[in-house]
Amino acid sequence: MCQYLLMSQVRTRIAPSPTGDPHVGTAYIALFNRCFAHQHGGKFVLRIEDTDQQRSSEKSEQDILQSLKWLGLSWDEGPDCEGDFGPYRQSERSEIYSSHIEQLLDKGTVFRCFCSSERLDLLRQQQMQDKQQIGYDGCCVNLSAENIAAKLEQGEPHVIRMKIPEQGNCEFEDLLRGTISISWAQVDMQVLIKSDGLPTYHFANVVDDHLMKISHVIRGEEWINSTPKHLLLYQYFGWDIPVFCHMPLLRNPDKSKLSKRKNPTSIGYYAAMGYLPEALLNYLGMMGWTMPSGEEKFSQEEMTANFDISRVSLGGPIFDTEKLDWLNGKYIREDLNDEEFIQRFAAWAFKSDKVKMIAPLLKQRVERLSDVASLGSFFFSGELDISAESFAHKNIEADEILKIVQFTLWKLELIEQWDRDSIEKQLQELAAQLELKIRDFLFPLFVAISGKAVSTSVIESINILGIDITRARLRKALDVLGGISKKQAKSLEREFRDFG
RNA sequence: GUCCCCUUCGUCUAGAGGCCUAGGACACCUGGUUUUCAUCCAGGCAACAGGGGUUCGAAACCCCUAGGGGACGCCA
Repeated sequence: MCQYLLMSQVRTRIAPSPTGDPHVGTAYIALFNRCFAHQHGGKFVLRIEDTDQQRSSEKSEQDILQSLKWLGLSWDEGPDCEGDFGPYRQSERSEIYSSHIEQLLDKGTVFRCFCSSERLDLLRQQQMQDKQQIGYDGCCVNLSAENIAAKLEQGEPHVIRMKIPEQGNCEFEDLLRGTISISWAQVDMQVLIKSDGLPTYHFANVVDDHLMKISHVIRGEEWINSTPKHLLLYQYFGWDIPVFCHMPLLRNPDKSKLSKRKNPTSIGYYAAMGYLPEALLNYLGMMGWTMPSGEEKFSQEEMTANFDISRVSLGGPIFDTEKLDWLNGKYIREDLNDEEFIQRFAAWAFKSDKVKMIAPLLKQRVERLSDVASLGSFFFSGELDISAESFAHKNIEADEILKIVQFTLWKLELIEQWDRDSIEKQLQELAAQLELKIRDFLFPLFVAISGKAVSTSVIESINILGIDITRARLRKALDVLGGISKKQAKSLEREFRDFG
């Protein structure tokens, strides 16, 4: 490996998909990629994987870029700072993928597949029922040239899949795990080009990694099983392969893969809660890695200077905020003088005109300036001090309260453009669906969001607080109300879905 | 179901065959400092998943079992 490093520049990448909130897992993988590249004097690249037209959004892309920057995870090349290998947004690279798939079509290592998604669904169902391995059955592999030409003539929608060897194993080296061997029989004939003409991750990622001269692919463990497909594509093209390194996945406290259903995963949440970016980043660096000295508090520069990827431990670390809290406090105490502390607090509290939005709400309701702090404190708090008793109400049963809070959470998750009107619309709709007076309906939300039954407009408050804090508070409310059992959740989900 | 990966205190981890009676940190408990609390300091509790090998010697190497996780999309 040393020789390899000397011979060519190390280039690593983070390739987020702009399909949701900026995820701490993305930052985690980005951190290790960045440290590795910079430790070797190489480059760290950011590439936007927006080939899913339905789910990708510009808003999400902006949020992700902004969040990574906030954490100090800047990139040497990316969509906003073009290097020699652009464009860095996959949606702008369509011609590249088309010309490359042509090459494979010519070589006959891929084939057009005209199977309908209905047939494939059925096939999958059947395979599940028969407890067979799930995968494409090869129906279109050997279509005749005439047949294909005819179908194309008629404009039949189709995808392009890759051929897979029928026998043998795919063996590859993982930088941390050694040799991994997966039987080709386990590998599906992956779709490379979707019927909309855009590539899937598997295809775009290989083409781009090659063209962008990525030397080390450091990514999550979830990709191990699809690595054979990627390797095979390199082989079909006749390209050199990069070094693969699969990091352990961040986990929920129940050990499952970190997910927003069970945990706050949005970087925005941690920012809104008042964690310092350097502390959060330090904490991420602590997941699966330690400084050789054992020192637990370290900056990204120190991490880079001492980085050694072989010190990554493979057990999936639980993203448990207790230690993050301690670390964050340590940063505040040790690294900020009083003046800096004031500045940091002000920058956080008054971020993006937050006070300007809060002021008119408070002004309506205070009689003395000294009322401001107690009335408005929930805008600057994290978790609220509430209990089941806080939700006691004369007209609504406990079950109903739980339902209101849960449904509100789900409704708010549906909002694409976060603003006052969308929130109001969702809540009005929900109150009507539940056949509740808006006044009664809103009560538990007041408690969950502001901690009190009486406060500034709950809709305005939700708008100002943002989805991350709102989500956390509604979830806390669910929690103190005794939580929802799996059974309850199922029936609630059904009821919610019936609302349409 | 099939395949792949993983397994040291509750949590993050140190550990590269003898330095291990397994170390550090968070959390928790006790005590000290502090007008309270927090900080800070001192101490305590607490783990090698189980079973077989290999070896003079295993937390470490090999095998099996168990447990956990992941993948199996025209998502990434």
